[in-house]
Amino acid sequence: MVRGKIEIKRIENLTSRQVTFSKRRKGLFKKAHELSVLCDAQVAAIVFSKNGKLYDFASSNMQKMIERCEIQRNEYTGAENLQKQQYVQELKNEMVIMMDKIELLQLHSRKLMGQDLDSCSVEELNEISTKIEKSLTNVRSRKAKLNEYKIEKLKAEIAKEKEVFNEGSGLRQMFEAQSLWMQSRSMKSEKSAPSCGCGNMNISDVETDLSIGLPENRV
Amino acid sequence: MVRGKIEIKRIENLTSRQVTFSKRRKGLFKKAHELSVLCDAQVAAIVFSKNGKLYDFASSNMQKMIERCEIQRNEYTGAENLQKQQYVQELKNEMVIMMDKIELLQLHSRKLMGQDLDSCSVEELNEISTKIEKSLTNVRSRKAKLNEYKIEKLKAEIAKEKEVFNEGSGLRQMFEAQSLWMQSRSMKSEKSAPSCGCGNMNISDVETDLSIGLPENRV
DNA sequence: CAAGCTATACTTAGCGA
DNA sequence: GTCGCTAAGTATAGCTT
Repeated sequence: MVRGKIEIKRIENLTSRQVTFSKRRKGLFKKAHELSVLCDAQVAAIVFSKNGKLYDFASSNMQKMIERCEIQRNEYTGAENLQKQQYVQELKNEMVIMMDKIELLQLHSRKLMGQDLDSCSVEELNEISTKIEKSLTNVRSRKAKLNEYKIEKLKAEIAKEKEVFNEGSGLRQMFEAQSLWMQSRSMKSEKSAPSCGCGNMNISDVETDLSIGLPENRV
Repeated sequence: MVRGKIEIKRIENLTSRQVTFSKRRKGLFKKAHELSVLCDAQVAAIVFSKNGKLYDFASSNMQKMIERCEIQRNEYTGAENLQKQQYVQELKNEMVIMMDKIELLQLHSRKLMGQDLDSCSVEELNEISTKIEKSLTNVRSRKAKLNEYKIEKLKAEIAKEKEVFNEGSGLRQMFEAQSLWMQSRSMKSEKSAPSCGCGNMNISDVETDLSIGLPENRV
């Protein structure tokens, strides 16, 4: 039946080619398997038909073999992975630094708020109280500025209202103007008075206080 | 020479195994090549010896074949990369959150220290001054406690020195004891006195101050 | 170790079902 | 497409060099 040895070149007859593909593919995988068993080696074979269909064989985990193959062929994948790992490590390091920073800031805030003072030395306590006192000065000065501004605004309103009143606009306007004027006067000496409800204004924040004596007696 | 069919199982004799490995490997690659030519297919074979040495054959570009193989086999590599990317993204998200937190804490600290108050409303300023005042109370009370403790300690020392003095130990000790006693007395009414240099002690932190009037006048 | 030899076992082309 | 068959061709185990 078989006339002579075949030439190793593309089989032109489609059917013959398909049959041979099937047979020889099976043969190849069998040989691959035998090699792996007889010689205790890892063997993989990958075949793509012209139509793009994949046939493969692997004596063990194909994925690992391919990875190992790639690593040995060129270091591309390995190097890339290493870079990524280093990047992740850098991110983690930065996060640790940030966490430390957060903890420090929280501690600082707590101490500024007069908490967790047990661990503080006298020097630290002095430092903190200096900071706080300076801060209180700033806050009060800012509040004073805001209040000054509000007073100016109210004064301007009163002046306007008076003008309107003087132009003789009626009884209702007169009463409103008088009410505003009264409120603006009352805030000059009051401390922590309840909001007087004049629109959205809040003029109850002028503080005056007296503190005297040894610190422990001043709570 | 060849007695019977061989069993497909690991060849125990090392030399035989190595020879067979070489021969069959060559045979496998030959078959792979023949298959690729005869059937117009892409064929690759990968062999790892037990020693880890790589032998491979590919009818065309091995790298592309492997990639194609991986894509068709399962999305393992892609899925893994996606997972890693998601992990990195999570890390980045966490870092953004931490950065926000740091910014917030820094802002809080600054406001507690009386900085960046321009953006604060009256309500905020009140909140801050309440916090600061409470804090000042805490800090001062803590300082007072520490000072009390130091006073007790000094008193104990004085008592001890006196005892030693009374036992008639000489002029030098008498002077030292007297000096310490004087210092302990002096701190009872002094304010911000310079350190009196009695060992490491610092008893200059008792503060007494008077603040009165509108805030802007109290700097 | 590698290479060559050779009898045998294995593979497979071509064909038919 | 697959399977089985068979003879020709091929691969290779065990051996020697």
